[in-house]
Formats: sequence, C-alpha cells, structure tokens
Amino acid sequence: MSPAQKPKTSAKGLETRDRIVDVAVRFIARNGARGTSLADIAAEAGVSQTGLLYHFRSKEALLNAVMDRHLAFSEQWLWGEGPDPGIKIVDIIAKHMASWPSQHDSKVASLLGMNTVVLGENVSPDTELHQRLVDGYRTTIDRVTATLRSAQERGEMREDIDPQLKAMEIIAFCSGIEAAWLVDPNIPVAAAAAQWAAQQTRQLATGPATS
Amino acid sequence: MSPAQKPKTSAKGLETRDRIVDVAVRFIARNGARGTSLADIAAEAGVSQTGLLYHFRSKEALLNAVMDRHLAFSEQWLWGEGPDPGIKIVDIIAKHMASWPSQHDSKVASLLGMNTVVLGENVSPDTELHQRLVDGYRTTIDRVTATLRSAQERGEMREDIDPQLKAMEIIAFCSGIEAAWLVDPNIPVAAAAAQWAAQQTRQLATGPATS
DNA sequence: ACAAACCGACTGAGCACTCGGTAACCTCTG
DNA sequence: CAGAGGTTACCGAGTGCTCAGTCGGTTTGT
Repeated sequence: MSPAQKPKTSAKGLETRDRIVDVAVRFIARNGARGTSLADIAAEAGVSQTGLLYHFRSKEALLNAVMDRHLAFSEQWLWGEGPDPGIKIVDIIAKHMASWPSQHDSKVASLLGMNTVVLGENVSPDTELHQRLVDGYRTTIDRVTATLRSAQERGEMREDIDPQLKAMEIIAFCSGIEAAWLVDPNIPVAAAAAQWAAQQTRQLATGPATS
Repeated sequence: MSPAQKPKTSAKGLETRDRIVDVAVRFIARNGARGTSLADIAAEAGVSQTGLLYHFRSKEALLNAVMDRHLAFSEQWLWGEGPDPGIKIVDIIAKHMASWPSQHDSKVASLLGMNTVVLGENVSPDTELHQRLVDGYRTTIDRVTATLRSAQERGEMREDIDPQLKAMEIIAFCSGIEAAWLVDPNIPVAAAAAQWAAQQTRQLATGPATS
C-alpha cells in the first residue's frame, strides 16, 4: 500500500542487512559504486549474492541505503552536538578530520566527499539517487550558509564575507581533502585541517585590530 | 625497439584520434570513466568502435591519452605564463575558474578534479593509470609547495604558514569546487573562487598590521 | 504451517576486445 | 604511366566475460 513496503520483519536479519551496508561502504570508498559488484560485497559480507538481493532488491536500493547511512552520519558530524555552532563549524570539521586516519575503513569517507566523489560517479543524471545527491549537496550548503549568516547577525563574523560563497568554500575544502585522502591515505589530513581551521577562524572572526 | 611504439604514421588519422579524445573527455566528465563505454564514445565521435580501437588499442590506452591531455592542460594552466607566481598562484587559479562556465563542455574539468574525481574512480589501485594519478597529484602538491616556499623566502608570504599544508589546502579547494561543479553546474564557481582568492591573498601576504 | 532468511543455478544484457575483411592512398618498378 | 604491393584507416560481425537480477528450492524460528 505505502510506497515503501516494510518487510514487516526484523531479527538478526537486520544485522545481516547492516553488515552488508558496512561492507558496501568500504568497497565503494575504494573502487567506487560502479567498480563494486554485488558479488564482491556479498562474498565479503558472508552471504550469497542472492542473499544480498533478498535484503536489497536491486543495486540501486543498496546504494540508497549507503546514501542513507552517510547522510545520517554527516548530519551527526556537523550538527550532532550543540546548537548553531556559528563559525565554530570550521573547528568542528577540523576536529572530525583529525580522527579520519584512525577510523580508516569503517566510518570513513563520511562527509560530502563520499557522496560526491564516489557515489556520484555511479549514477546517470536521471536517477533518483543522483537527485538525492544533488539535493543533499544543496541542503548542506544551505545549512552552512544559514549557520554563517546567523553568526554574522550575532556579530561573531565579519560582515564583508558572503556566507553562501564561504559555505561553498568550506564544503569544497572538505570534499577536496577527502578526495585527496582517497587517492593517497598518507597525506596529513589532520595537520592540513588544523592549519586551515585556525586560519579560517582568525579570518572569519570579527577580531580586534590587534595583531 | 623503443617501449612506446610510434605508429610511424600521421595524417587526418591524427584528427580522428584527437576527436575521439575530445569526446571521451566530455563523456568521462559526465559519467565517469567506468560509466562510459567505448561504443558511446565511438558513436559520438562518428567512428565505429573498431575504428576507435584502431587508434587506441585498449580502453586503458584511451584513458591514458585523456590523462595526457589533462596533465598538459593543467600544466599550461598553472605554470604556462610567467615564472614562479608566488602567492599570485591563487589569483591565477581564480582567474581560470572564472572561465569555467563558458568553457563548459570542451576543455573543462581540467585541473586536478578531473583526474582525481572522475578518472580515479575507474582504476583499481594496481594499474599503471592509478599510479600516474597519484604521482600527478603529489607532483602538483610539491610544485605548489615549492612556489609558496620561495614566496616565503622572498618575504612575500607570512612565515607562520606551512607551505605544504597550504598547498594541500589550495588543491583541495580546487578539486572540491570542481567536484561541486560536476554535481551541479549552476553553482557560482567564479564568485566563490574570487572571494576565496581575495581572502587567501590577504591572508598569505606579509601585510602591514594596518587593518 | 507459515513466513523470514537464506542458497545454487541460471539468464540476458552490456561490455571490451578480436577477426577478417575493404577502400583509399602512397611508392617503387617495368 | 600502369599497376603491383604495402600501409593506413577504417568497418561489421562476432566472442567471451562480467554482472545485475530471477527462479525454484531449503532451512529455521515462531
């Protein structure tokens, strides 16, 4: 009846389902969605491909689940703690980036990079998944923009900076760093993020002229 | 004898070859390397798939040619005019970004984003192509680092900024903006780049304390 | 006994790549 | 200058492989 049919069931089946998504995330982060076959994922997750397709009725359904996972994750990342971080958002981002290397495989590729870089490839521009991608991107920009704008209104942030452009810049930096990290995990993400955040904070803040 | 065999020939065949690469670039920018079939490219270029494979003996060979094209292009971009731009490099980048929308399909996706975001996906980590990608990335970081360092030595740039981290930041921004633009061509790349460059220049320069 | 949670074997489409041609052009020779 | 021979630049028809998705089963928990 309802467009999204609940399988009406739950048990350790949910556990399997989750495990499949876990594995899918790892594979996709490495080889991209198009470079990852259901057989690969199923084998690594310890089920048959048919078993996988029992839980997700198509590859696109699985990709949507992966997308869900990451939207939720980056939601938690950016807005999970505290209300309206203002320009502190750059510090929050930097803090999370500092923990990338340790999280390596499991929860990695989490912010926007995953979606844009890795998932985006898969999808031809007319799929629902692609639309979710674009929407998610826009939404994040909008929210960061709003955050910065409110910071301006509270007098925490310089007036001569356009919030939307700044938001785009912040997000570009995040996904760019993540792309770099996917190419070469050895790059010092944490250090780069730390310097970036320090300078951003200094730059954005309505500082006194004392240098 | 030599590892790279010259086909020894040249004519309007080279023209066809070039046209194929042109088309390949466009398709890859849209759908990624894995999402683009040789049949697609061949049809759009007005040759048969066999004809395409006459000029490039495999898909990987074609991708290498695309890579060549873009390495040369971004080389020209960043270091084509004048010697050692110093911190002016951010202005050079911004200037080129301002012309993205007009170049749209033809020469676009040129800096690092193309390689990282779009090509990188295709390639499993053990291919020669992937190595070229990683190398190109590192090389660019190194060159930007060197540029910034020399700017520091000439006293054009603040001393308390780490050149390598800054280089990574610059490149992350570029590829991030490009990724964003690939997702949604409507974003105001030029404006974002302009604001970014202005602030970067102000931030990097050894300015007087007068605010 | 009924559904949830799987499995093995199959199918059909899409893909990179091969094979056996053909037409146009250049070059060397009688 | 004819024309034989070679090379370049293609084409159409395959071929085999990979992959998403199907079908008909079996087991297990309730």
